[in-house]
Amino acid sequence: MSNYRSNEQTLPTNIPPDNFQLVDIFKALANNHRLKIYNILTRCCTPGTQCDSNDVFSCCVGELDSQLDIAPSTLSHHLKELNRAGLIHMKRDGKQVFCSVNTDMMKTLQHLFTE
Amino acid sequence: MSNYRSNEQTLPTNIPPDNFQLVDIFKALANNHRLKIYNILTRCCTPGTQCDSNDVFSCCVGELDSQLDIAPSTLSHHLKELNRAGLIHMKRDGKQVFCSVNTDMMKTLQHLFTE
DNA sequence: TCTATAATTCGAAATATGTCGAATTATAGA
DNA sequence: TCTATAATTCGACATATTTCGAATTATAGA
Repeated sequence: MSNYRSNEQTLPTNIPPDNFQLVDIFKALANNHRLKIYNILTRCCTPGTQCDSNDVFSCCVGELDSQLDIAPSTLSHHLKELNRAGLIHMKRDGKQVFCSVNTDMMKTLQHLFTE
Repeated sequence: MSNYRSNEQTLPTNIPPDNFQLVDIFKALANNHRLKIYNILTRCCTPGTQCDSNDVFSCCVGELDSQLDIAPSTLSHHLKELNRAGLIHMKRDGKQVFCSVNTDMMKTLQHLFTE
């Protein structure tokens, strides 16, 4: 892929994202399933579970899959997009991959419309 | 078009947008040209002009066209998308159509990532 | 090492989006 | 009314995105 770009490393910093990065971010959120994934990860607690609000909520791919009614390969694709845009982190632990929101990026987005 | 939806009337209110509306909003911003249009309208002043910050900056379609290097029909299409998502207002005055940001929607977006 | 589970990559198909030029509509002014 | 300007609609085409199932990779445990 010749024009592959990722915000995963280039963002976040103190520098606000440029237009290219922003388009990527909005593109990542401009899909029903991806927005739902992001919302799930943003809620710090799932119903019926304890929530330590100091920790960032983290959820494995399989758990997300059970809430979404899409094929695993499709979910994998969507997670890659969210990750590429810098919106979420992904970290393998054994057989599972855990996802969590990138709180720095969240802060960046908070400032976006506020300035 | 059977599943045409517009946020132009249904938003903004005090009620936060639902996921469908949000996807529409992000979709509208998830394009190079449309984001640039939105940025132009968000800046209250164009270089070399006076700015009364109490007024919302307004710009006619032709003026936007001169800054964008796309066909008028393409610009028209993009403006329709931004308008449909509820991000901008459009108002004809004589031969020209003036565009401006929907400040209520802007406020809604400010609160989105903040809650 | 072999097996089962978790997740990803790949390739193909269907759908959606971005773009243009030509034709059309809306308006102001001669 | 006729003409020129501003903008939109329409139809066509190219490109991008979404989705799936099949095959593959990564890992833990027997």
